[in-house]
Amino acid sequence: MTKPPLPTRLSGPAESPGFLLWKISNAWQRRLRVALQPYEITHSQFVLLATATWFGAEETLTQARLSQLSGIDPMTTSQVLRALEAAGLIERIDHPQDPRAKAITVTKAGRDLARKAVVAVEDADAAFFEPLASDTKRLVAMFQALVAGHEVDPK
Amino acid sequence: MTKPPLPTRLSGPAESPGFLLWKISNAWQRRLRVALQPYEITHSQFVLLATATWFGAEETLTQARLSQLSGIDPMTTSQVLRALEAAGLIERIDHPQDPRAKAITVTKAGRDLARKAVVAVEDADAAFFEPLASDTKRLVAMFQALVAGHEVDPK
DNA sequence: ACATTATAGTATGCGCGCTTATTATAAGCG
DNA sequence: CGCTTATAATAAGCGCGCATACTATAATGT
Repeated sequence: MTKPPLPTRLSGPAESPGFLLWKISNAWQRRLRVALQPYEITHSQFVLLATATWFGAEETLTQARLSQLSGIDPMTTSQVLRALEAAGLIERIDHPQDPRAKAITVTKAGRDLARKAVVAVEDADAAFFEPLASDTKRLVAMFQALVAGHEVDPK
Repeated sequence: MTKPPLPTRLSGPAESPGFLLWKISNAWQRRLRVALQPYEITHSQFVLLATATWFGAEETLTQARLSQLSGIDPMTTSQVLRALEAAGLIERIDHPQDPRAKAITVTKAGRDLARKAVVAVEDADAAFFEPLASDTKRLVAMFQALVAGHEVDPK
């Protein structure tokens, strides 16, 4: 009966879902960094580029709108979009209706790169979750429940 | 039959396990930041402090050892441990056997803080995964499978 | 003993995710 | 119309999670 050094309910970090989540997320980020390396973009850049490509066909996108669509905070969105602009993948022009805003459009180079990168990302994703095999569906359902449970109300 | 802007297999990001993992991990980080705010330490600082407290009772810890135990890379471990030292929570003395290494010990203040913070972290963790209720066990099992599948061999 | 290889720790630098604060302008309201 | 409130974008700054490269020393093999 030795006195434990910490009053934890767990016998170690390996059982903590949060600790595991953190480790897995880091591993996934590493995997994606490698997968996107040939395209010379980062994960966040990919997310915004893909989001802009996807939704840009339907509406005039502002940075604020892209921020909500992607889940990337407005500050990071601003910074990443400027990087994408510097790389010639998007354009940020003054919004015709609202001078505070920027209208974001994807260039041809951006669309082409998005089309290639999305395949690489989905392949990397599939490879990463492959150990779960068909249970991946269940994982996605759990993830969706968690996301729903932690929605950041935009109010 | 409109031509989709991207050749994705998914109808949107909401079904991608990787995208969901990323969002959830960010949400969890936010939650932990808030939970640890009263203690004025970050998540990484907590992980290293708790790890050092836990294992420091059994062995002489070096930064390299703490790095493997915590899963935090050596560079970040170095930086975070210096922050913990500056806060008076640990001490970094020259290792008695190996002059390259530092021997890490937790101060009384560090142990006291770890004891309190670990409760806050576990509460935050429980609250975060509460939407899954008893399915959390299953999630942990899946997480462990993923971790096992992406082990970074220390070879 | 010596040469090779491995290891402990750190400097530097990058991008993300965030907080706080600021500027400019839109939108709502009496 | 004028006032208040909300919103779009950004500056500055912090800590993490890396990658790369370096110094110093241990460990190993012959």
